[in-house]
Parts: sequence; structure tokens; C-alpha cells
Amino acid sequence: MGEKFKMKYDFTRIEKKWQKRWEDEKLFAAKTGSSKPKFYALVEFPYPSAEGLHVGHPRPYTAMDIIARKKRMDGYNVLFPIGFDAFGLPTENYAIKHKVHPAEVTKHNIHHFTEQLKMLGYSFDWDRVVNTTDPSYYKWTQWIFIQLFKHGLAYKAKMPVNWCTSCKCVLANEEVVNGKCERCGSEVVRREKSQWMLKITAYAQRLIDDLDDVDFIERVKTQQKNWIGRSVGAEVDFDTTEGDKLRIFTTRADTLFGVTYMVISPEHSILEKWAPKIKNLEQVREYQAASARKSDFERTEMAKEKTGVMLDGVKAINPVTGDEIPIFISDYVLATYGTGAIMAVPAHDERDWEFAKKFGLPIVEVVKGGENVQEKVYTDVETGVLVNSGFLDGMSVADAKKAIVKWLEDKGIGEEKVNFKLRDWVFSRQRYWGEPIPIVYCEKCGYVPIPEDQLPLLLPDVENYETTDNGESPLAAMTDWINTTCPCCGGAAKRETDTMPQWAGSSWYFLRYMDPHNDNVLASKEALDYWSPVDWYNGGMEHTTLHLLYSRFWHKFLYDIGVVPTKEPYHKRTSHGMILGLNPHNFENLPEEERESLLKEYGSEKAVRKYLVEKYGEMANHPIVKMSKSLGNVVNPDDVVAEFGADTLRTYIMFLGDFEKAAPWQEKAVKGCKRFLDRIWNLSENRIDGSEELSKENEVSINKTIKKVGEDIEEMKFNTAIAQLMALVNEFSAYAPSRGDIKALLTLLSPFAPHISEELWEIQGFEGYACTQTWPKYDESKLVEREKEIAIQVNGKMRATCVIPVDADDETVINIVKSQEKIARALEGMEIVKTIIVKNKLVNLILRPVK
RNA sequence: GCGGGUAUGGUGAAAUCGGUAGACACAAGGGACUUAAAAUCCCUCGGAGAAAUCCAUGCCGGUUCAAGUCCGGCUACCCGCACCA
Repeated sequence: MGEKFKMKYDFTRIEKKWQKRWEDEKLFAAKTGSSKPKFYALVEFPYPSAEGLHVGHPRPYTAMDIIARKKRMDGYNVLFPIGFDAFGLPTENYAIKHKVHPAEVTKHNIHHFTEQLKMLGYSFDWDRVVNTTDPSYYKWTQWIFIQLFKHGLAYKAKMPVNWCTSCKCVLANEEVVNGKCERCGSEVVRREKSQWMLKITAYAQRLIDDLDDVDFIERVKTQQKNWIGRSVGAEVDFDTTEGDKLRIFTTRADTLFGVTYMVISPEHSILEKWAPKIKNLEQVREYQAASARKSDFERTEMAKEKTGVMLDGVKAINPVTGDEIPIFISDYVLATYGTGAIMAVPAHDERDWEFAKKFGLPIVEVVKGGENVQEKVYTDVETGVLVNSGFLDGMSVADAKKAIVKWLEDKGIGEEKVNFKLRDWVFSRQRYWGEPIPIVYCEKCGYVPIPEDQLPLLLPDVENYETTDNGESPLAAMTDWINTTCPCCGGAAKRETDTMPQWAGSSWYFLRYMDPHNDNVLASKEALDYWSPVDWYNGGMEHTTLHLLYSRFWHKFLYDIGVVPTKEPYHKRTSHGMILGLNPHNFENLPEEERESLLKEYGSEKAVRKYLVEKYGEMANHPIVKMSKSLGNVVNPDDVVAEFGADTLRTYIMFLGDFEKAAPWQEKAVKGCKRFLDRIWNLSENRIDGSEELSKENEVSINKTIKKVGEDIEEMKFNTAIAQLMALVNEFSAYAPSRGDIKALLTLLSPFAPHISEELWEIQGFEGYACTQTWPKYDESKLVEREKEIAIQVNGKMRATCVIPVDADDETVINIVKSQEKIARALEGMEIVKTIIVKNKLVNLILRPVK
């Protein structure tokens, strides 16, 4: 005993040891119904890809792990679960390529992910893991779909949809990015298809309104609001020479007197009705066909130049002026927004103005305030005054809007109307690896949900997972599975062969965590009441208008039918920045040798940069880029853990920058965090005896650290929390820490670097675990030193510093200041006009020469 | 075009209320230990200057005793949406 010897900081052994202990002891199991206050911390569950964990994953996971661990230390009963969002295309594509069942691939990938997550020491409750592809899970996904169907929120409709030419599958609007498929980047075209739709639009208003009640970071709220895109306007009926009414939506009903033509979208249904009357039908048909052929991408590309065809044979009548006005079809009017038809006011709408200029249509000014409307469109709604508008003349735009709506309503030809950009959610996918939609089609009864006691509707085995070229799911080839009987009339019926999109399972998974093994309900009322809502949910910005919006919608529906107790699923939502990599093709990042040799070859840095751009493209100009396989700059967490340990990886990934911002992974900088942990190891690898009180020398620093680290965790300022811990450890080299000092340090360190903290905790012989300690309270009176260095300014410029007793009175401070040599010199021949004293911080003397 | 954000050393970044700009790290340079290397420890480290001092938080103005921080006007870059009537 008492013999001291050096033990290496063997992180590999230590980390395995403590991971096993935590799991064996079920230290992080959440207890439903505990009398402690509850705290539900959530991270977005991963898609278990074949590649395994990416360094992007540990950033949000470590952050929430730190928060979960801190909350436990604050006395909360914490639920911090994990699971796998395992349906989806990559697995299916892998299965096709390697001829294995997607379920096998999934099982394998989940196993790999689980090992990797455990290797990082996260305090997940491993008894609550969910897997969206597990029939006992997707049973409830299907159950929710049936409830949506029963409430009229799931319906089948033939409509133009986004069709990915490579995935051979429809996409939701949210999955189309710049006219390309969000997943594979291939071209997206329009196709008419009969699809299952979810009526998210029914919740548009509430999805906006209820954002007021939640604590989401502002950019998430604004992004969702913009996506839902509420606008208030009016719908107006225009009479036509054919007798049919043409209904339009406008936000500028005040400009009705300025309407000189109308435009309807090429897909507008009234065209079929009018076809016999249209003299230039051939031309119209041609235009319709041309715009159907265009992909979304082309359509936006073409936006520069307006196109269209005037209908020959049908005209509309302006309801206020009585003028006959022409009707055009043009693809600048979208079939899916408003009524698919507009009134055109070229004087006061940019698009209408461009169109009118191109087709030589009259431009009539009805709002005064801009320049000549023949030369320039005038769209200002703040300052304009109505003219040429009969009873509206002289009114402001705002007043005129109200007056015209009242007039329309009195006449019965229009009314106020709110419109949203949000569209209903296209919910079917022509793919194998998804939840089967639990619906059968019967000639007699129509679409009928399968009885709930027959759930889950299992995904059958098929021979071929590939989608057919005519756009049908692989399930369509399973005749024995497709043919079934109608649950309603018992007659012959056919099963739905499309499956649900990736977003289905993730729309409610956080509820299942509350009660993951329940066979009777998706989660018990007791569990839902106890754990709802999620207190803190962190995830990527890329899910703001996808998963986050979808799951809010489902949750609101479940609230309406009495399944869940809260209107909103998540109380707080935060978001992390991406981990980027260094671009190996950028000049600054070239290996020194290569840079030298290129410099020799090309003469100047400028020339080398030019060469790099020619060779690798424009991207070579960016030193920091997204990690990608093709650039070879992907960092694998396994390698980092093997070389430095999980605690170092965790510490570094939290230290590398502002959590909300994108940050580059810098291989070399990882070492700094390893050194920090090494230093702590060296300080306490041997038992320190003595009292468990803080030492006098270190108590101020430690109290400051308790305060700073605690507050920083709450605000997700992990980088400065770690910096503070580093500073504390640096101070320990001036005053060797006491037993109590080390105890405090290990407690504060444990959320960040839990394994080393436990090992040293054990070596020191403290009771229990570091991670089950109560988070220490700081002593307000011990936050300040007895003396303080303050700044001395003369005429607002920094001139010197001096040390004063803390809270010294003004006179004492001034005397000390004046006694400084430098200040005394500055005072010669000068008089003090004014003295500004900021307590314990600074003194500013305003001087002027003595006359 | 609309909406949101960012700009600070060679690099990643700090800086509650306006109050000593660059904490904490990385890299670099120097030194100690070592036969040597690694590791570790110590010192220097925004720029100019011998020093006094001056200049420095994207640019131009303003407010103030004092501005990275507040106000007005720009510029560049990033993200989201984009013919939404």
C-alpha cells in the first residue's frame, strides 16, 4: 500500500470497462412514473447506412448526451433514447445489388451502428431502442395511417406528381430541391399518377399559430412559416362569354379596375369544357403538351422569358369595368396554387407586367405613386393611392382591399380567402422497403382499411426488389398477396401495392420511446401523460420542412383524436451545424511538397490556384467543404476512437466551434483535447488523500468553473465550457489540487468525458459514480478574488493597468491610479476634467491642459 | 427577387450590460530533458517600431468619455425558398 506507480491512460481498456458497467447496472434507464421531475431529451435517430457512423453523427449526439447527463445530475428522471429509422432507398438499392433481403441488410447495419454508438459512451436507455422496420413498430405506423384515413385526412387522388427518373418513384414537394431529387440528384419530371395523399393543408393554420407556444430557435420557426406560406387575399368570380364563371385568387383585389387580361394554368380543367369553342385549339394543345414535358427545373430556368397562348373564342368580363378581356394560358400560373387562374394587373404586378409587355397588352394604372407604369411596374402597397378605380379612388391600398372585398361579398361574386403555399403530402412510394399501406380496393366498397386487429400488415417477401419501369412497386408483381377479400363485403379486392415514404416511421417514433414494448396501443396513456412533450429535441436544419413539419402534423392529428396529451410534440428545438472537411484540392490544404513543386512549376500562387480550378473545378477555391467519399476527406469515428479514445473525440467535437455553426474537422487539433485529458490523468492517477473540501487556493477558480460550465451547457456553448475546464486544469499546475478539487473537477468533466471521469473517480475512491453525483452549486461569495486588475484609460485610450482591492471606494481607486508612474507622467501640466469609474473594471480620466 | 445568417490573428475560435480585443486550443519559432526521436515541460507568438508609441474586429459614416458590441449606409460569402398571383 501507498506505493505509487505510473499507470498509462489506457483509454481503450477504460472505455470498454465503463460502458459495460453502465449497461450492466442499467444506470441510464428511464423510469416511467418516477416522482422526480421528468426530462425528455431527444436526438434524431439515425438511418443505419452500410457506411456506418459518420463524424457528423457524434456532434448532435454528444451534445444531447452532455445535456442528458447534466440533467440527471440536476436531479431529473431523464429519458434519452435511440433507435433506427431503417426503411428507405439505400438499403433497398444495396439489397438489389447484392441480392440480399433488405431486412438482412438492415439487421446487419443496425448491429454495426449499435456497436459504434456504444463505443462513444452515450447514456442512451438501450432497453427502449426502436426500429421502424420491425413489424411490432410499423404496426402502429399503419394504425395511425388508418386513423388518418378514417378521418378523411388520407385520400387517393390522381394528380401531377414529382417523379424521380432515377429512383423511379414519386417524391413529396419537400423532397424536390431545385428540380432535382433530394436523395440522388437526378432530374425530376411531372407525371400524372394516382397517389395516396395526406391532408397536411388542413393543419396549415395551426402549424403556424402553435409555433408561438414552443421554444424553437427562430430560424426554424421562420423557415416553417415561409414554407407553409400563408397569404390573405380574395377569391373573385369573373364572368366569361361562355357563361362559365372563372374563379381566381388574388392578394391585390384592390387593383380590380386595372385587370386587362386573365391567365389560367395549362392544366386548368375548364379548358376541356371550353375546347369546342376554342378556335386555336391546336396551338393550345401544343402549349399544354410542351409545359407537361418540362421538368420543374426547366420550368424555373425558363422563368426569364414569359410564354403563353391567348384563347381564341372565349373572353372574360371585368366585373367592375364590364370590359371584355382576353384569357391566356401560360405556365407562369401554377395549377396547384390558389384556383390555378389569375386576374392580371400588369401595372402593379411584376410578372403580369412582363407578360403584358411581351404580348402588347394594355397597362392601366390604378395605384398612383410610382413612375409611368408603361415604363416601370409599381408594386408598393404602403404608400400608393387608388386612381381610375371608381368608388375606390383616393383610398390607400389597405382601405381599398377592405372596401372591394365588402363590395364583392355584397354582390355575391367573391370573398376574402386565405391561401397557403403548403400542399398536401404525397404519401405513396413505388418501392419495396417501406411500410405497406394497409388499404384494399374493392370494386363495390372502394378503398377500405384492413381491420385493426389484423395489423401489422406484413411486408411480403418478393423475388425482385426492383421497381418496374411503368412505375409500379415490386409488390405489384405479387399476385397471391395482392388478391384478397374485402373486409367490408367479403368480395374480391386488391391490396394497395405502394408503400409509405421514409418519413412515416419518423413522424411518431418519439412517442414509441415512451413505451416501446406495448402490444396493445402505440404507447400507454400513463407513459404518454408522464413523458410528453419532448423537452428538448436537437436535429438538423435540413429536416425543418420535412420530418419536423410532418411529425408536428401527425402529432396534432393524434391530439385531435385523443391519443396524445399535448398539441405540440416538442417543447424546445435546437439545431447543430455540419461538420465539414478540408478540401484536399485547395491551395492552402495541399501537402507542403506538392505545393512547393507546383509553385516551382507554375511560378506563382495565383497560377497554381488557376491550375487547380482548371483541374478540379470551381470547388478548388473553397478550403473547407462538405466531407465526401470522392474527395477522400471523410473522417471515420472508429479511427479517431482507436487513436485517441472516445472521450477525446467527444471533447474535441464539442470544442471545435460554435455548436450551431458549420465547422471544419481539423485532424491536428484533436491532439489538444487528448493533451487536456492526459493532464487530468496525470494529476489524479494516484490517490490524493485529505479533506474533500475545496482548497483555499483553487476555490475561486473552481466556483467560477461550476458557474460557467453549468450555464454554458444549458446554452449549448460547449466550446467555452471546455475552454473553462482547460483553464482550470492549467491553474492546477500553479496550485496542486486537493482531494476536494479533483472531486469537483471530475464531477464537472463527467458529462463531457464520462469514461476517464469514472476511472479516476474509482481510483480516488470516491463513493458511487461520477455521473450520478449532484451537479455542484457554486458559492456566490467565492466567485471573486480579493484583488482585481483594472484598466486605466486617459481620454478614452488604454494607458496602463493597476491592481485594486475588489470593491474599493472611488477615492482609493483614484489614488492608486494616480500613483501609477505612467499616469503620473500623463498628468503633468494637465487637469482632470472628468473621471469615469466602472467598478472593478476600468477608470477613464479625461484631461486637458492647464491654462 | 424574398426570407434567414455570417464576416475578429497563420488556423479553429473567445469577449452577459458598450468598458483591458484575441480567453481556450491548433500550427509555428526558441529552449530544457534525451545518445537520438517521440512524449512531456518552459518561453515567444495580430502588424509596424530600438523604444515611446501608432495601426488593427469586412468597407464608409454617426452616437459616446469609451464601439467587435449601438445607429445609418454599403460590400462579400453561406443557407433556405423561389413565376405562390
